[in-house]
Amino acid sequence: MEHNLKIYNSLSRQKETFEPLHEGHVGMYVCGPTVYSDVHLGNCRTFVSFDVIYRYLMYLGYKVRYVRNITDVGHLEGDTDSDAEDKISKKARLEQLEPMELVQRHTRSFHHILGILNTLSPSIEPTATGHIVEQIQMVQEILDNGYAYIKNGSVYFNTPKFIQDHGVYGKLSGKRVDDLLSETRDDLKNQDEKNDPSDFAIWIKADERHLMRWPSPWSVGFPGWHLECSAMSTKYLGKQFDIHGGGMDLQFPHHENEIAQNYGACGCMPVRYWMHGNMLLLNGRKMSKTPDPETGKSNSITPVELFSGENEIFSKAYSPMVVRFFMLQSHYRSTLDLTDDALLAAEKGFRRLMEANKVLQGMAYTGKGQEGPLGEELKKLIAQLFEEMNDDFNTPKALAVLFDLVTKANSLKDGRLPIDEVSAETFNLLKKTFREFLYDIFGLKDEMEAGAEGNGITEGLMQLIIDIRQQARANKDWGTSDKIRDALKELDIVLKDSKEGTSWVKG
RNA sequence: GGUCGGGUGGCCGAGUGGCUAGGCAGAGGUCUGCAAAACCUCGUACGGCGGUUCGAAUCCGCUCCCGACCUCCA
Repeated sequence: MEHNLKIYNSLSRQKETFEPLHEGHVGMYVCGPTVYSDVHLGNCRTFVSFDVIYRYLMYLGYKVRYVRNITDVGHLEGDTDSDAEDKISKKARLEQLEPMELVQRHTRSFHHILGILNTLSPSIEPTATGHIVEQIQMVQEILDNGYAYIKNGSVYFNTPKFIQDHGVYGKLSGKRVDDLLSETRDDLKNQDEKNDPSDFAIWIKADERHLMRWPSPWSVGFPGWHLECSAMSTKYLGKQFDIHGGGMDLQFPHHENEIAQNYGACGCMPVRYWMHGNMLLLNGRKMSKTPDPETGKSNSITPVELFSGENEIFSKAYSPMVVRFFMLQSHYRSTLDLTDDALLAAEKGFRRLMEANKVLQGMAYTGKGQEGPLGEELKKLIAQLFEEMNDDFNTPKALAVLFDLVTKANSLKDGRLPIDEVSAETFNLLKKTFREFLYDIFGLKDEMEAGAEGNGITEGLMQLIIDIRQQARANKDWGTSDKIRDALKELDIVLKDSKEGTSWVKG
């Protein structure tokens, strides 16, 4: 495969040339949501980031198996003391729902939102509850290998032994083993059953109140915090696979423990490239549905609130594609601060980009076939698009190049740049690449077109109105001409006059 | 308290030693009946203090501020 894709590997803390385990194939696992409430926009950012990564890998020609789980067994809340309760059970109890009813509802809404954001479905989307057997098997394997112990029906991972034998624990998150073993934070109470504070549960015996429970060789209970991802990634991608992604906040303990479990079960490092997306901030703080203990408010906004404008944070509604474009304007490993000004700017930038694409796609080649300096420059910019993406999926830089091409396209259309200096081949490559970057790689779509789709009447009426205005203008009847323009503007329709005629755009 | 990351022009956001990032906003101009759109030009930004270097936003030290993680979180 002809490319030079480099990926920043959290494990090595540097960019590495991407070489898949099996030529031409990529196995990618991304930690999905816990479906005990609606996703917030921060969750969406991670999935959009990995959607672009998924799309680009496919664009490069890889056959990608993309696995993203649905966590429908809640993670424990608080410490694993006697009051421990599963988040999903708790929410279900509060809402008077059967747990699976709650799970189903939020799973559907999750899919709906990601659909609106135009993310592609993963190849496999396994649920934790659907893989209890596999998880029990993995617990058994870890026990068999001597990296876990049983206490009162629960099973705990023996972290000190794992560290002693393999020394990889803490490598991913950059934690020092000593720090982990001598935890200083006050609110982290040691849990009686554990032999060591750094041990963690992989199977938990359920108490009477617990709604979600399954029989196992050790107790009627439920799987531990991090086990599902280990079990399901192994099942669908193998003991070793190429890419594992997730949010930065999962690095520790979730991913660290995943490695421990996989290694403990199989004896090898499971993942070649660990990728972590950074957090979406709201008002300079991490977006999170967990309420602030002091204020009782959570710093988050749901996609629906943002798209509908029904919120107290932003001045207006922002469309899903504007939000997606906004996300692409920063690198996935950087934090991104959501603000009204930034969204406003993104909205205008997004429209400019899409309009330019329309202009470009509507152009036919009228040159003489010769390649000149301009053609060479265009080819260079096109190549640069791929160089930026190959550099750890640098979407903001690729977008900057795309905007350079926006100017070129608009200038070519207006005749400010000579089409005669561009060969037909280059011109068509420009059209094709531009289109494919927008739609196939960045996953953007033209919302204005989508709105008017299937409505030939609108198009016909608009043409009629434009013709009438043109007539008025020809007669220097500026009153009529301006009245038409102003009235349309009231309806959010903007007319754009140019030498070739008048076009219109909604919004 | 421990660990890690970051502070870039009005806003967002790239950029790891010399070469215009980009978007939005702003100023001027071209075009236009007027506008809009489009195109052209413009801002001499890199938290502070030192140091290394011919040269630093980029490396080193100190310092201030912010954020994340430390067993719920994408």
